[in-house]
Amino acid sequence: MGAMPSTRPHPLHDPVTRWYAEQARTLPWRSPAVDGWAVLVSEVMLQQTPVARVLPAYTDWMARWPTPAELAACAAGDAVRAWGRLGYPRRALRLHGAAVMCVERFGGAVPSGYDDLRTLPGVGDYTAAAVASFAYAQRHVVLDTNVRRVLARLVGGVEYPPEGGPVAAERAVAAALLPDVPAEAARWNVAVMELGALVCTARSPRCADCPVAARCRWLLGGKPRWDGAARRGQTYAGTDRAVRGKLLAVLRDHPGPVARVELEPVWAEAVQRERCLDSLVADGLVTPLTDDLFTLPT
DNA sequence: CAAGCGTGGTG
DNA sequence: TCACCAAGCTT
Repeated sequence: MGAMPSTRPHPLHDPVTRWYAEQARTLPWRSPAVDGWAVLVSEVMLQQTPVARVLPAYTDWMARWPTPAELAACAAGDAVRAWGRLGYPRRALRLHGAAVMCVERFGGAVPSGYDDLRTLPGVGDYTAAAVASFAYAQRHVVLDTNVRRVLARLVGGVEYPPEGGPVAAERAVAAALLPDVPAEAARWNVAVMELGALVCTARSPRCADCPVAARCRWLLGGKPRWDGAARRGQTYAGTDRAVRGKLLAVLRDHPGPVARVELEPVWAEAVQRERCLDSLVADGLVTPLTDDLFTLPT
């Protein structure tokens, strides 16, 4: 016989989900009325972009494109422009591509299966699991940076999870903690994520407000500092990323096509400027109309 | 698989 | 101040 779901209060599930019920933020993509599209849009926007900056863009986006079909009917450039300054604008292109796939292959809806979700551009392991769990109440391990940090501390007793993507050991820990009942697993996933976002934060964790502080191996061990190699030091100013951002900002804020000469003031070094413009074209974020006239993709 | 990809707030 | 950080994905 398979194990019956326990009805006894779980030492971690119970306090964390109760904390979530009382302390969670009210966010539009958590409304009971949302569908797969609303969750997908929020998840892609939230990839490496903080909630506070996503909120206004998300509201505008969903008002304009409430279903995949409406976005799919627009030019990809419209999505890039609506993306604004959320960062990593290739995500806008991929979200547009995902909308097209939803229309052409999934009857206009965001698919509910993990494997189908993974076929959408811009949807990796985390996003597929998150959509399947949050929008469709399926049982999946959802491992984002918040969950990884919470489990690293709570179970692993260390300040931070390993650098790079989630490793097998982390998946095993998360899988072992995942409730058996799908709806409960989904609630646990969002609750742990929220705990990481509000309490078990990277910089200054508020352990005094943590519902499972008494069971936290990291806290019990005296909150030892991260002893691994120094964290990455990613300088930004002067990188191709920065130049690409400046170039695309001109295109975004300009209603029509932009002449090459209009792009020159954003960066003085012509070699790097041209390389970045070429890479934007190669990525499909910019379309050359003529030798020196550019526009967002049509 | 390590590197590349935007942007802005903050401790 | 400035390095770090924010619901990762792709090649």
